[in-house]
Amino acid sequence: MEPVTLKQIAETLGISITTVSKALKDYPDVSKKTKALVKDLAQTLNYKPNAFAVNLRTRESKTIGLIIPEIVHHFFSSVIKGIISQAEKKGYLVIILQSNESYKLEKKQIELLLSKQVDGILISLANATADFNHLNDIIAQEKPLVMFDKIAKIVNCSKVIIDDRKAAYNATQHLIDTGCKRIAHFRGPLLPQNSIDRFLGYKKALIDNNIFYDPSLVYICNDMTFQEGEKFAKQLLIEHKDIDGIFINTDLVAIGAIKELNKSGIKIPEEISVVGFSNWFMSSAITPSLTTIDQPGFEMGKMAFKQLYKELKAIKKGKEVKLKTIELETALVKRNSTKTII
Amino acid sequence: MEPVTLKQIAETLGISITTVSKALKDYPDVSKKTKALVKDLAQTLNYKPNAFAVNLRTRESKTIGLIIPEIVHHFFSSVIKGIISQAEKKGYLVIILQSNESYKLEKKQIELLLSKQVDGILISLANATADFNHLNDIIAQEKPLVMFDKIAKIVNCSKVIIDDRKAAYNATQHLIDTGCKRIAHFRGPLLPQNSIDRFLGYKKALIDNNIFYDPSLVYICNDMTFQEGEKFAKQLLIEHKDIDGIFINTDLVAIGAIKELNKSGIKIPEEISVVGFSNWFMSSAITPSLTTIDQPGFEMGKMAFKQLYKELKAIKKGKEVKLKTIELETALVKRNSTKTII
DNA sequence: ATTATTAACGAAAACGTTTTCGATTTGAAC
DNA sequence: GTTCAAATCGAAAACGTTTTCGTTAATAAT
Repeated sequence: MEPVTLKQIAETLGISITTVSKALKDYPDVSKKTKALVKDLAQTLNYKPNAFAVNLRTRESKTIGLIIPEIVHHFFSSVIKGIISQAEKKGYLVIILQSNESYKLEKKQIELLLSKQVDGILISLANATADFNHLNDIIAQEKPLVMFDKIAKIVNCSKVIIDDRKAAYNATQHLIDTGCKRIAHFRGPLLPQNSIDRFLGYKKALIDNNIFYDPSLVYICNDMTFQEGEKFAKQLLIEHKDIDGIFINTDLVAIGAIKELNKSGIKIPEEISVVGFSNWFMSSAITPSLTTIDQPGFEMGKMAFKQLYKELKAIKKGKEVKLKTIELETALVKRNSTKTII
Repeated sequence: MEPVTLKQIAETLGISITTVSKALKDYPDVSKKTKALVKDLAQTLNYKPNAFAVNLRTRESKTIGLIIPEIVHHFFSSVIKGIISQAEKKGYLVIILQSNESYKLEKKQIELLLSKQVDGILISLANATADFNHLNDIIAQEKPLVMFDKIAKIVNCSKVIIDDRKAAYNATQHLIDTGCKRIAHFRGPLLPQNSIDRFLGYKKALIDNNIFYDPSLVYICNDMTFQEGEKFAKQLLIEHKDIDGIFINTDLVAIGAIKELNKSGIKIPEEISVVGFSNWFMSSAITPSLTTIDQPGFEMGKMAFKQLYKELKAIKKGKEVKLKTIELETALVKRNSTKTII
């Protein structure tokens, strides 16, 4: 029941291990006859190379690590799917770990992956991450690192992102274009770049349209849950009765808000318009359906792996690694939570 | 920049590799003095054992494989989270692959994982899987295999499941208890055990309550999407105007159905009651909130890994492996899509 | 017949670790 | 001074593969 080795094939065929190994890998200095012999026997014995030995010898495992803040999340699971599908095509496997939005855990997970000698790492940062030495550790080991979605600009590695600021600008502009004059924003936590950028896009759109930017209209969602959407919508109705539009950092929160507005008898979009972010599949299912920004998760995962793969190849060939920042397109998806432009 | 090895430590300390290795692993035949010396140097040089060499030597990688039908799915991502969290505690990493509900792909993924020499495999079967030789391949290699959620009873391995039949029975009984007389069922695909069992639970509840089982009231959802829920709800309203309750295989479909019923002006639960399955977090957010069966995904993942770990340990110690089938508890979560019992 | 060239193969080192087993030293016991 | 036991160490094999380099045999060229 013991697995077949090169040695066994060599012995039964009366040739050397070297020749067997070369025959299986189609080296030119093995005759066609022995190649056929070896391959046939390998086939019938169902020979599979011992991955551990290959890893040790070649110093690579064809395995990459992936760290995300939270697995149970539609956007991230889409990204994971994109990564895995692409990795599989290139013969790479993916080890997934999550940081639970904790810097400490993120650091630990990186150490774990490095100790397991993955060939490269993909990461989307935790909200809590403000120090980046753990990321530089990866780079110091000359292992490729690609960040996606929640990135740190300062780290010297490839990145796959969207233009959050532009997308948020467009979302807000759409509210303005459809007649909104006083627009609130439910933003994400303070640290991550993308919630900052979405906030800045919102702010810039207001200013560009000569609308007064009122900081009291900005609510900070730390958990980004459905319940937070309900909570801040309720609060908003009390604190700012004159609101006619809300741009919300993410669809899940937006759907919570819509539920609360519906419950309060507010007419959407006639009285208050709502725009979300991410185009979660439920956004088209609720009533009213949610206008939102489409954020291509699957595509982002695909691109992140593709870039990592390029760098893996480059390192292997001893070529210079060209770091890239890839920006994916987003699109405003107009639905029924905003008015139509007249 | 080359990583530190045992050899280097041995040379700088003027001792043998053997002693260094033993010192680091606290073998009793190394003096306290040299142990301290070795450990100190290992610390300052930041020595990390080469995982590839350890794998080769110990014949294990502390890595397990996980195959699921679909990553972008709330239930499965919960299971994944449970698995990873538990695996991490025991020092195991998890490689995730998906079968996309395809038998062929599932088979390929297993081969991939076996060729990478994972220590064990966790799997939830694809809907399309009807042949089980690929699973027996794993067992033949004496690697532990644990199936969860979508299992095949015939395969000789441990399993983590819920009592789908009982849960479905309870769901249907609740509809009956709250006054429903003519109950439809949106079931899952034909092959997987759990959709069969849920159907059987539904049927048994009807029969036990002397309600006529009408096969035309059973609709088969092959995709299990929101859209299928809408579609069959619409169809049901045309084909069976006398329906007063629906038991639906999964929440996502149920929410689609509710949306369609709402749209058609049907009052839920007064005219038609709805019960779902899985307790997706959105089920409490929609209007009316959905009565459903709570299916503990995170717990299931945790248990599946725990069982796998037990078997890994047993194999390592040469002990007999005790296969187990673990059944997790489910609960009926009563919400507003069903009437209250008078 | 000699030399150069090519084709085909294999010995051996290497990757870095773990573990068995034997060797040496030390001190104690008699 | 011999014997024995315990303490401490290291040589070496092993895990299974890849790859360099050398060797041999066969063929072609002179």
